[in-house]
Amino acid sequence: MVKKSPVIEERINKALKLKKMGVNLYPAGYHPDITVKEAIDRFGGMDEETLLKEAKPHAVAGRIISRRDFGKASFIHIKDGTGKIQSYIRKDKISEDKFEVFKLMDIGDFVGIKGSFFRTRTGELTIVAEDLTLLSKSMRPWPEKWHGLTDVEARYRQRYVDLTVNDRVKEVFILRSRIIQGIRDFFIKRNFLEVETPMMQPIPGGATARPFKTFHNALGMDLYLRVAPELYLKRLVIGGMERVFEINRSFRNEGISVKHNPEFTMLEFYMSYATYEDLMDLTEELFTCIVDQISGGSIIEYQGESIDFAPPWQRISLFDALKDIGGAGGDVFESREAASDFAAKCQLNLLESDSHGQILTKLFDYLVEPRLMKPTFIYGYPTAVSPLSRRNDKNPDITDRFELFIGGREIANAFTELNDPVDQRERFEHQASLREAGDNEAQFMDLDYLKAMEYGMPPTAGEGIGIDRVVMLLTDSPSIRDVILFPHMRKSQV
RNA sequence: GGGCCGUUAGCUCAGCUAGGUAGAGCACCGGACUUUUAAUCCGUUGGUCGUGAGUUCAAUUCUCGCACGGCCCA
Repeated sequence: MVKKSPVIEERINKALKLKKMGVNLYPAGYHPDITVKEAIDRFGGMDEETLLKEAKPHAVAGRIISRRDFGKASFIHIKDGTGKIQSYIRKDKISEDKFEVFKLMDIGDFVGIKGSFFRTRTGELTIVAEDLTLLSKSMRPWPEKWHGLTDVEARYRQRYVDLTVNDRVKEVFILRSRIIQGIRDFFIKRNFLEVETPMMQPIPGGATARPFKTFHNALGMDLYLRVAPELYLKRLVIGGMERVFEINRSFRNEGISVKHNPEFTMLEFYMSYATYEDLMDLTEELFTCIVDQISGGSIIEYQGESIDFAPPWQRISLFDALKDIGGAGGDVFESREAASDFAAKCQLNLLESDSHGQILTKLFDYLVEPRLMKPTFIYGYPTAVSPLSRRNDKNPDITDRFELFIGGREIANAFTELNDPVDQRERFEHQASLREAGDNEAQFMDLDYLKAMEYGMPPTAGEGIGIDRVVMLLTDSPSIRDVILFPHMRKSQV
């Protein structure tokens, strides 16, 4: 503790006094025989008389989160992992010595309380302490009871305080866990195998993004944190793992925003013999299932907007979306010039190096994406911006690919996989040329992956879903930082 | 990377427009109080005003740089 505020000094004094009284500030363990939630479930419905007859004494443990003192008695609330409950501490119920110890306890301390349950005058289920043990002394002042901790910077940097003080925060992360578990169950039930593939890759691939670079000392080689697991999962498909999925972190060396954290969690799954259209159906099924588990229906509220997940969802081609929703003329698909003229009219900044396809996606991101509130599949992406997707049979300039938008945001990206090694090599070569021209988001030539593909890859469809964004939607969270326990920030002085 | 906004006590915030080195509520500490729920009542304590420069007799206040954060844009 470098900086000692008077409030911290005061707590240090109390700790010293307790030590002098022979109290162990940090005893090993404690064995509560009931959780707060169990106590409330079991005794919460009983009236005063039944409580006296039925409710045997129990031991609970938790953190003191509030206290109201009355000289020779006190009410405190303690909170464990399951909830909070009031305790009534009376000098005549615990010993005089124990009461002196109690007087030196603070909000933030952990305590164990043994006692029986009763109902106060106002009807609140309360445990009256017959014994009380300090389990851990808190040395720092906690936020105020009424306004709590609202400073977002402090909330993210000191998530442990945020979690203790703001109940909703913990609820969000419990929901996050349930959502991920629900997704996992969904795929396991459908005979997908959960796998883990390298996060450190010699050649980062599978997405158009800037990677983080690191160095392996013993091997003497550069490694990159993966931007996607895609190319490894497809190697597994080549190896006969017909249905695989991975839920894990990817890393992108890009800006931080309400929608972006440098490390984020993605679900990717691959299904042999399926097409991107099959994945649209499967995606509808997945979301219907998860939304029902979380909200008990098909409708969720997101930032004041009602979003209905009941299938079937709209399926619109990129072309139609740009025309009908974005208000672009059909000519933007004819030539790069028309597209770039229209982009200029929309006051979009383009790069000289932007290809026709890139301009179309920028137009889409600006004009259409924010307006897709209901779950909507957009399909028919230009081949130029889809280097790993199979070309469409009728129009080789577009691919068998879709993206899913919900709440004005990209949630998923899927395609029938390109499994023609000759075409794949050409696409990589094109990406490599973009990279040489200075596009550091362009993909790397991956000869090892091409080699794998040359052994033969079954027709396959694959999809990536941004888990953080799904959790944002289902927990009504405005920022990705609200669904990541420790979002990245610049370093601060402690 | 650009624009706008913010940073004052442990927490939540005033004060800055018109410069004279700081206030409130809660928390903390002391006192009263054995059924309270933001307990109540009385009395205290607590601040490098994010940081560094500049202007000035004098800067929390004005100007500029920097740090950190938020929102929007790229």
